[in-house]
Amino acid sequence: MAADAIEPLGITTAEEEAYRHIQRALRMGRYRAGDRLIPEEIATEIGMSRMPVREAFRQLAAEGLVVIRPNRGCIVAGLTLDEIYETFEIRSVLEGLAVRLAMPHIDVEVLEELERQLDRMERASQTGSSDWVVRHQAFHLQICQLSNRPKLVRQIASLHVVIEPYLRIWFDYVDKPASARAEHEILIEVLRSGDAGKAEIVMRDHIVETAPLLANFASPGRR
Amino acid sequence: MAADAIEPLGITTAEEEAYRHIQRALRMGRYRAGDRLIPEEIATEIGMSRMPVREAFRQLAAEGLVVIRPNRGCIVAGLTLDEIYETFEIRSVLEGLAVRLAMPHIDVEVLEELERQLDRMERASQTGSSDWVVRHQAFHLQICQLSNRPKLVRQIASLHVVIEPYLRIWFDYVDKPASARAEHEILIEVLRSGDAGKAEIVMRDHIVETAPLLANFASPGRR
DNA sequence: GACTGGATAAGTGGATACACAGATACGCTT
DNA sequence: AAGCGTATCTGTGTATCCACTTATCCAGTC
Repeated sequence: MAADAIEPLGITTAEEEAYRHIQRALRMGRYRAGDRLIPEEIATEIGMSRMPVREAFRQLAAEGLVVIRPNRGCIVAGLTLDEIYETFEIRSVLEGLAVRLAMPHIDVEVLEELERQLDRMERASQTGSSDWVVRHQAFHLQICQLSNRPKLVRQIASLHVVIEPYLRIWFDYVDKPASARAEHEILIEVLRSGDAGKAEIVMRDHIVETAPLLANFASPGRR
Repeated sequence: MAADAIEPLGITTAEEEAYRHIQRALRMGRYRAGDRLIPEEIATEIGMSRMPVREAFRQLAAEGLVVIRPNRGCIVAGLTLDEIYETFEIRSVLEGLAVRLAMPHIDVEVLEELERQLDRMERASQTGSSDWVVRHQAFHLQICQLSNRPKLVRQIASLHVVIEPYLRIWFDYVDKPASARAEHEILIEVLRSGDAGKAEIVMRDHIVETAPLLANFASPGRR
């Protein structure tokens, strides 16, 4: 159960292709917030009819990536500054919970694996924002997975997808891989300490402190 | 924006009707977990074609109320015991966050309104489980709304819907309106104190303590 | 010259029809 | 007699079609 946290629930081949195609485009920042997504356009692009695309829209709307207004089409969802803060607030308590619950499953091998993840993250930071964002997400989700709470991990993963474009933009403007590494080292540190309550607090702080940083570079478009 | 927290995002008349119809049936416990939802059946029942029903399924799947397996239809989602606990864990941190953020907006009128809500809840407990569950949800959401965080409130509301059938069953077996009132009085108490940090902790405890109670009565069917 | 009203065009939402996948039951073979 | 394979049927998934809503543009009026 819950094989991959980011996977949508029930989807068939054609619809899945549409979903993946659009989600990738959105995550890569190909569209800007407020852009209209025209079903026919995307349908012909992938080589199918409008219908699977419509269903994909619905899936994406449920995840908060697009907004469907009745009879007025599908537009790319943008987060206001307040919504970015809100998303980070939610992330902070959810990932805080996850790390607290993960603590019993932390052992030496896990810590070593997380260190390797950080190495990969640092190396990726040189190749570009895309790679770094992916590695950064992988690091956070790796910890969350250890909580052994599928629904929790799924919700967290969903939030990561929503803020991904903003993280990307932030990274493109100010690249600070050095301090990013240090901040995540702190997380491994507290995991090593074995104090679940402390780990929760550290994770919370780690996340909410990130929000103001990229708030300055907010909005790849306006809603 | 964000007029009603429980409202799905982009939905048209026909689809909305299908959505409401199915959700109400699910919340009332009309179906049991694992039951198949046949699009054609529901469509004719409301007097429309299968399509809006399918879109409604997708919406419900995103909320975790049903599960859609490719080419194998839509079945009512059931929560395992672990998943019930997990849902309450998630609720506890989210509503904890909400009450912490709500604190600055607490004043005398709000407290009085919450007291009235408790009165209504107690009165409803005599008329039946349905009324009590609705009032109980309203009380919790009332507090959450004060946080002024639309996305947070939406997520919490969604979790309430998922656990609603289980709360209903629990209430039908052991009705304990008296202690329920006392437990919620504590919440108003801490809101009156003005201590945001303490309120968060109290809310968390209040919620996680509920989980084991209704775990004994878990599962209106098996997935 | 600007604003409002109507008409036309474009595009979304819904229904119906069709193709394909999965489940079940029956028959054949071992 | 039991197990496997096949055939049929039910039901999902996709496409095309139609109706209705909305947006845009132009003309008329103030």
